[in-house]
Amino acid sequence: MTSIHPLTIDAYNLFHKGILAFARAERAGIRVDLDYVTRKSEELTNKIASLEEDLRDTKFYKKWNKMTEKEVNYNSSTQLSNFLYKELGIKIKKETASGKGATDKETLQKLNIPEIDIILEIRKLKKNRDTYLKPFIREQVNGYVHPFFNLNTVVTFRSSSSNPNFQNIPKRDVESMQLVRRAIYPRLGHQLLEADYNSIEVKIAACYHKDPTMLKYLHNPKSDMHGDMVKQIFMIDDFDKTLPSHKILRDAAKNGFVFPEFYGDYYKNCAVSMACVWGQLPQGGWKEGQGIPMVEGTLADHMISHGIKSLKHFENHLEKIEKDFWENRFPVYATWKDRWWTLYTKKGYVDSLTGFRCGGVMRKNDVTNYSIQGSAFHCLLWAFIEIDRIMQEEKWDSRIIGQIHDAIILDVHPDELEHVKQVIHRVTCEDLPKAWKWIIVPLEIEMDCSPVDKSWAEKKKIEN
DNA sequence: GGAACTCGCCAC
DNA sequence: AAACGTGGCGAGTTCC
Repeated sequence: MTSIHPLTIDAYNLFHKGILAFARAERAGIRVDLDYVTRKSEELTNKIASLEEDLRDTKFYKKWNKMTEKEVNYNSSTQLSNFLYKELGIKIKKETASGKGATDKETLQKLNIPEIDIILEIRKLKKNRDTYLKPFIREQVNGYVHPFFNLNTVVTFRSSSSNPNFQNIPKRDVESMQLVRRAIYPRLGHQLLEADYNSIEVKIAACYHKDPTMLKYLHNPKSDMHGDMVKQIFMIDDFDKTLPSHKILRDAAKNGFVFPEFYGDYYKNCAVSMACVWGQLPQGGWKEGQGIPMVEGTLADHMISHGIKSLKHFENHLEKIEKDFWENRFPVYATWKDRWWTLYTKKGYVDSLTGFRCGGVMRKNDVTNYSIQGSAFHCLLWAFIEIDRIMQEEKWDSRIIGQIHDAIILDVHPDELEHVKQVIHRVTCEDLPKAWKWIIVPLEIEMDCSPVDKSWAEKKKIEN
């Protein structure tokens, strides 16, 4: 159990005002298209039933049915795990936290059993119907849902959201994104506006450790930290992020190495993630023609030509890069991590830049991650409170309706759009750094907007 | 018959 | 020596 308490009066005031501002957003609520939700839920139910029939027809299912005593429930991870790993005797490649054979999507896909794809498809449809659409119906009042935004639940002093959770609506998977976000609408004659802080956690981390190399990256818009890592990790001299293959490698470096390293992961996990998940290369040895296509040949061709012929080789390669990453590229970041850990072991807590104290039992990674995560969110919270204040003072027709850690979402009258955008930009990027002197990096905000009377699925990036 | 747990999966 | 942070929530299972 972690014991936590706000430290300063500033921290107390931030949360006090934050709760009041959140309450106004909760009261405003979010309009949902109930007809659509009902219709789509029924559609999903039919699709699920049809896939269920397909599944029952398969040899896989019949075998499963024969081998187990009770009736097969393909939704049960317990039953599926037992059938695959005990009855069929498939070797367990990944275990769950409690040591049973895992049946998550990634693990199942590797088994190459076509019938399992049906189960995965059903899982996805059920997830969309039961986790996202259903609660809209359950929670709505007169066609509006009123998600809670809580400030008293998270160990890092971030927020959470519930009933329904507005902070985990599908975004990356295009099919799920469109399906669920099509249910979310602005008020009649309005449009939805979302403003996101760019890389706020990396920037706030830099305010803690002040690593000069990182500060240079953040101050120079032409520099590209992840591109530089691609050059080093994949040995590409002429890196060009407009090339599709280089874009994939950049995402691999960013999400498979740089961010995990910042959170405290290490080279072995990163090697698997980059090579196998992003690069589509196998776990063991690599052969020509394998992996994602490059400008010439494939990723395996490229890596082999540079002497890296297996995951094991790649791991060794990445071990050196990790050492270089912390010892030569970001040494000040690394010593800050050590310093904060030592501080924590002496005092039993660390104090954040936003005036909060994180104490109690923490692991090494927690000590640095908690402070950064909390303070990054507090930037958004400060802006939320200020925009909410201006909204009331100027008697906007527009309303703030929610927040997703580093983003604020509004329901805006078109006549007010330009002004609202201007206020958001000024508050988030200019007023905040003036108010909090410890912010020593430039802040940027990105905005997305839906057309008038169109759903959240139709939002597009706009200039601000 | 409900509480507590596990697992999987969505977001940042 | 160890090895990725924070949540919510639905469904299934196990415990009492």
